[in-house]
Amino acid sequence: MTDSEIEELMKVMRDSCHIELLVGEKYGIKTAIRTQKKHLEDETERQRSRITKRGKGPESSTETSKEGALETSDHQIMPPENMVPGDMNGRDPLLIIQGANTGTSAVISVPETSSDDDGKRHGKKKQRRKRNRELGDDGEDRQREHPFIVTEPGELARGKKNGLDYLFHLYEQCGRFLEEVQQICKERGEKYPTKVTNQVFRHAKHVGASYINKPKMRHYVHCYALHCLSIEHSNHLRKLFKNRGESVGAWRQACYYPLVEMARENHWDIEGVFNRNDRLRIWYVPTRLRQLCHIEKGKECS
Amino acid sequence: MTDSEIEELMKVMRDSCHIELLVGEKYGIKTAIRTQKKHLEDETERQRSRITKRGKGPESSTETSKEGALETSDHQIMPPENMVPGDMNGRDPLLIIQGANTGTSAVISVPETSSDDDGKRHGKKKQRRKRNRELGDDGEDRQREHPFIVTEPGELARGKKNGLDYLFHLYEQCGRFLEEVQQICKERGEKYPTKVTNQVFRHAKHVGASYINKPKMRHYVHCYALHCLSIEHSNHLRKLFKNRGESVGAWRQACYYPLVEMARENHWDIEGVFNRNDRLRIWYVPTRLRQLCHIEKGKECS
DNA sequence: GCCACGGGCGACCAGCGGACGGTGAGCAC
DNA sequence: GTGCTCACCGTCCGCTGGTCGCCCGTGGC
Repeated sequence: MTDSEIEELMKVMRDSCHIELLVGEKYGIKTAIRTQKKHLEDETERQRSRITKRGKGPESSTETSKEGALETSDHQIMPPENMVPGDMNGRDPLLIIQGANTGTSAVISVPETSSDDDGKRHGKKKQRRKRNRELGDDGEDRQREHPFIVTEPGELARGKKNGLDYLFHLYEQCGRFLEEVQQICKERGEKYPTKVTNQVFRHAKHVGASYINKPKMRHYVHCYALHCLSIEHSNHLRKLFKNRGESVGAWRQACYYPLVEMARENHWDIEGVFNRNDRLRIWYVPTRLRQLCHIEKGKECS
Repeated sequence: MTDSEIEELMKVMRDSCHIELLVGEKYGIKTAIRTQKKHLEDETERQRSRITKRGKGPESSTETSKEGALETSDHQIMPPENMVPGDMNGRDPLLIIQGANTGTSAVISVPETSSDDDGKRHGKKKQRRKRNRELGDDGEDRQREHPFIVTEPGELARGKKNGLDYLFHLYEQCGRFLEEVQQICKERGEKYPTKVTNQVFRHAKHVGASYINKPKMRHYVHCYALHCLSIEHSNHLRKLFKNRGESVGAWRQACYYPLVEMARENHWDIEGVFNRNDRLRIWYVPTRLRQLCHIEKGKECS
């Protein structure tokens, strides 16, 4: 069961990689395996695997047709090599999969400037700011993700950076994690979230997607909103800021104003603007965006 | 402005009393004044009074037509005399209103068994369970509400008890408080609740409806649900339990089962059952009801 | 007056949504 | 190698939704 499951996982992953390469991102397969490993160790595993089996069926997938086929599995795909912190050695109970993996690895490109310099990372455990004890459990702590840079659509980020297609991909993954959480909750007869909540972030982490975290996702929500609501506008802004050599921070700021304009066109109902879009509905409207709309509305009235 | 506002308040209150007497409940006008007083003292007063002015207009009132006229004001109506804890004396800055009030008092019936025995209540400050200090502010602490008894529709509760029509009336009031909170938030460009949240209960308290509190409202939500979803069923159950001389607790328990049946008829989607009803949509599905549905669904499948 | 019953609601709790800014990765020189 | 820029995300915080059971109002005797 586990074996065949993994085989299937690998199959869809290959597809996913194609897609990801198309949108200009790169992945480490090893990490996907680590994901699967954690996965199986997880207490909630039984619940989840049931869903995986259900997956790629006739159900759901309201939006993209090409991503429809991956649905519940492609979130195990991750970005660069720094996601593999070296706990994939001997004691790993799922080495079998690593064998299966090499078969597919030809499809995977790792366009890192120095793809194997992570040897020096291993001992680099930073000391925790507070309560040094009780980290136990995982033992190894996570490297922080490469920072984002402004890339134009389809562009691969150069150097130790991540591009914006990858950023938006993270939001899609969260959407899928939410669906999983909802499914699990329904089966248990529990209350389920309609938005991306702490519970969803926790689930993502449990399932190995440790590169997803709340502060990051909340930080760029409005950028994703622009991407969802007006891909042309979003793409244009990206090209503009890329060519000007602006920082991610500057681009992020700039994303607010087209959205405020859209709110104006919708009687200042930014909540409604979010709710009317299938992919956006699951994200809380950022406070800052709400405030900007309110201020601008005030100006307009006077 | 304040004076005319109060005059208007008194007018609609008279109407409210009629309605309340029809459904078999009783009110103390004094309390309404106390409400209004607190009201004016309140920091959020300016916001609220704007709404009050807006009130009773052509807007909203999706449900009852007779209650439509009262809309934002009748929540200041309260149940029995025990709501007046004796801080209406000399120092009250709004004695003027008390004068205005006596004009309307003829319309008000106070069908208490002993309507003026509250003299002995005055000094009866119970000692606080914890942190005796820092009660300050209001000074006088609140009497607890009379317990509910099972009454049939339209029946006035005898003795120091409250009836079930009054209970359900409280839920309607909460709905109106929610609308107010939403309106205030919208004006301020803040996020607003779609359900009856802590914020709504806090607002109710600020505005003087201190007889509304979270534990109570949450306790009987499913009873109100039955009332909304099948008034016939609800009424029947009330008559039955009244005639049997059952306690409120027993009646409350009994309310679960018709709801579970309704969930079954709707593919066990109790959340959906709530959401499809205008008055119910604003209440969280009680955990216990959700659990019962889940258990029953499990039984059915096996 | 007194007692036993039962339920109102103060107060608690895990966890929430939301925010901030110290590390420390990263690149230019 | 060195310095300095900037953003990732650990960690905090005021509350939230949800609950329990103490205290005491209440009616019967």
